[in-house]
Amino acid sequence: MKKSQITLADMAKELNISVSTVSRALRNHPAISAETKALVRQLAERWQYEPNQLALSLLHKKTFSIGVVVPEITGYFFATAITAIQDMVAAAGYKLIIIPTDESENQEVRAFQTLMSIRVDGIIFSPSSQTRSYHHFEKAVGNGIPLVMFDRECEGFDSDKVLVDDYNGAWQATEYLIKTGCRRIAHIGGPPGLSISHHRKHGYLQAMRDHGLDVDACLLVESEGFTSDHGREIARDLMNLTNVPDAIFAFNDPLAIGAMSWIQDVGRRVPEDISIVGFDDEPYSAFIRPSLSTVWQPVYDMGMLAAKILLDRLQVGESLPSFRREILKPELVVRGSSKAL
Amino acid sequence: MKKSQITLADMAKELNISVSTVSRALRNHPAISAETKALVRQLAERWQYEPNQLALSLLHKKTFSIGVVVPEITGYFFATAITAIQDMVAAAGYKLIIIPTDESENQEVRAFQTLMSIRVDGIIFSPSSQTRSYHHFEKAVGNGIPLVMFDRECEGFDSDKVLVDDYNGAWQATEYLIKTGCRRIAHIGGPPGLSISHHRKHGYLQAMRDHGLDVDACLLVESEGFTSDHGREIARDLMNLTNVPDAIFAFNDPLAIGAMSWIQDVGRRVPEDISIVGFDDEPYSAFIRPSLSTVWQPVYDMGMLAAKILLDRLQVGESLPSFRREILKPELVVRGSSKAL
DNA sequence: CTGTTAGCGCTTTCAA
DNA sequence: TTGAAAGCGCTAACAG
Repeated sequence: MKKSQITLADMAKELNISVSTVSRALRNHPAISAETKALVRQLAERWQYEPNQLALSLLHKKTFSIGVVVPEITGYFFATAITAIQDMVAAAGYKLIIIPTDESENQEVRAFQTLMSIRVDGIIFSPSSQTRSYHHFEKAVGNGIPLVMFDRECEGFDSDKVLVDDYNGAWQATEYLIKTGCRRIAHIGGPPGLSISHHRKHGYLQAMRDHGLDVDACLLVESEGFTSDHGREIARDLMNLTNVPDAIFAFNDPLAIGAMSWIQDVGRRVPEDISIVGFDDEPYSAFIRPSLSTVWQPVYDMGMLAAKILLDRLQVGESLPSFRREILKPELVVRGSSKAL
Repeated sequence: MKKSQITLADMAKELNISVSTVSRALRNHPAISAETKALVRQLAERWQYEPNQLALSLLHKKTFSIGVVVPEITGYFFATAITAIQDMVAAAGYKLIIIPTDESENQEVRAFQTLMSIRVDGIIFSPSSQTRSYHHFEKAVGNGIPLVMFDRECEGFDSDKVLVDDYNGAWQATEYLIKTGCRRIAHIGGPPGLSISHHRKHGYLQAMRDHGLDVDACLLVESEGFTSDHGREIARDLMNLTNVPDAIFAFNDPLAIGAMSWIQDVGRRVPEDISIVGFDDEPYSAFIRPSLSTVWQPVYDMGMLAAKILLDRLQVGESLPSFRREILKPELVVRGSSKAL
């Protein structure tokens, strides 16, 4: 038995009234008699009627769904941001269509196509590290879909943006390492071609420069990936230098923790021999030993803000004048993997 | 300027042909002349036409979208499972609507309502720890929407299920601790009312029983939450006992790591004084020091399998005879937080 | 080879 | 107070 879902027509037939009357009764239209309303509502209740959003969306050209395109969802950062977005938009009756791109431009392009074809009302996205062309973004905008860029930035593309001051976070971390006496500070950078990798690296470089420290080229490496395995490998290379570093500032916590694990394995002490600072403040970073010093970002707030900005656009329509570019401040969290001041 | 998206009608008017001809040309219908096809396609290309999935879905009563309802998405387990599901269904042209319930039955009920009203083709879900009523599941089934239960089980509710043998995983972990000489083995259990909490606890109990060990009631605690903070608190209580445990088997890795951090803070050594084993094998667990012994689960495979089962139902229709109940095997991973055999 | 018509489920004029 | 009809964008008979 194929049980397809109840429609207004089904109920209209049952009650021998017209579809429009049923519709109006359900929506509490003033011009419907109390008895008719009661009758319809009872039946709707009994038959478990659910309105077909598809039909409504087609009619109103509004789906109440928002696309979220992110490089991945397994890390703490994006997962938390998505949760924040979800919390914010759910209250306004919106649903989320989440599509991870796995850091691939192709997948990102496809994600945008999908979202356009299902007519999402807006898109919050964080570009993949491979993304070089902005055609898919522009196409969305051209179709009247508001976009909010999140965390990572495409310099040449104008839209609402919610970012974090990565430059400043990196600067804080590096300056702090310097103040605690570190001199040969290595930086494990994130994948090149990523705005945040670039900003964190330059924050580091600037802090070094501000304190008159030269950066040994050997100490500036770029990781291709984001995992602890990558961190271990890079730490191995770093520890094989004739002149090993006395501190490492890593692009993120997994990288930092991977590096730390290698360093401990080869018998060096953290932070006595080598200080380590990460970035992101993942939930477990406070609980490992030594606990990881890192740069905290207001992830949840960023997600909320991005969602808020999008909802504003959606509600106020085209009236908002110019794009917003919000930059939130990160904070250094000093723990056990670096020396005290 | 309100730029609404291009429709077949727009193009038909432009080319002075009928809508159906445009439709057929685009779908490469055999009975359309090559020139017409070329003409239509050029225009579609130039105008960046994207078919409106809403209209198609309404017509075909098929949305090519799958609902995913999970307690949360910020943890490694569900995030990875979702990624697996996504990878699997994307290849078949399906989209995912992900709704986290935050372990709340109310939110879960609302999630199901939402998914029904947008007519998802199927739902993969993991019930919240608060869920006691199965009405919302039954309603979905009543509406002909296939359901696949994931990771957590509702005993009284029949559907396709993809689970892991938590009982066995817990048994392995506990038996291993016993074999390495531990006797007073504590268990930090998960929230009560959760099938996996129950199974892990009973796997632990059975292993103790199998080896003729009594379980001191003080050593069997139930955590209300899943985080390292909870783990720390419980470890504090455990370490205040007159007779402290010589091992802890925790419901999950965050709990284990929280417990470990407290134990290290009060000057006990892991594993010399106290062995610790977790559950989940989160990515960072191998990189902390001491590295965490834990029970690995085939998360990605579980996600793929759940998606596969759902896709089969979706494609084969009602013809599949009975529900599948797949139980995958976990594996103990011995690392540094427990003694060697 | 192409056009006309009907219909997916719903809301909304316009009539009665 | 209610019903009939049109239309959202698309496809699929059914005609020509």
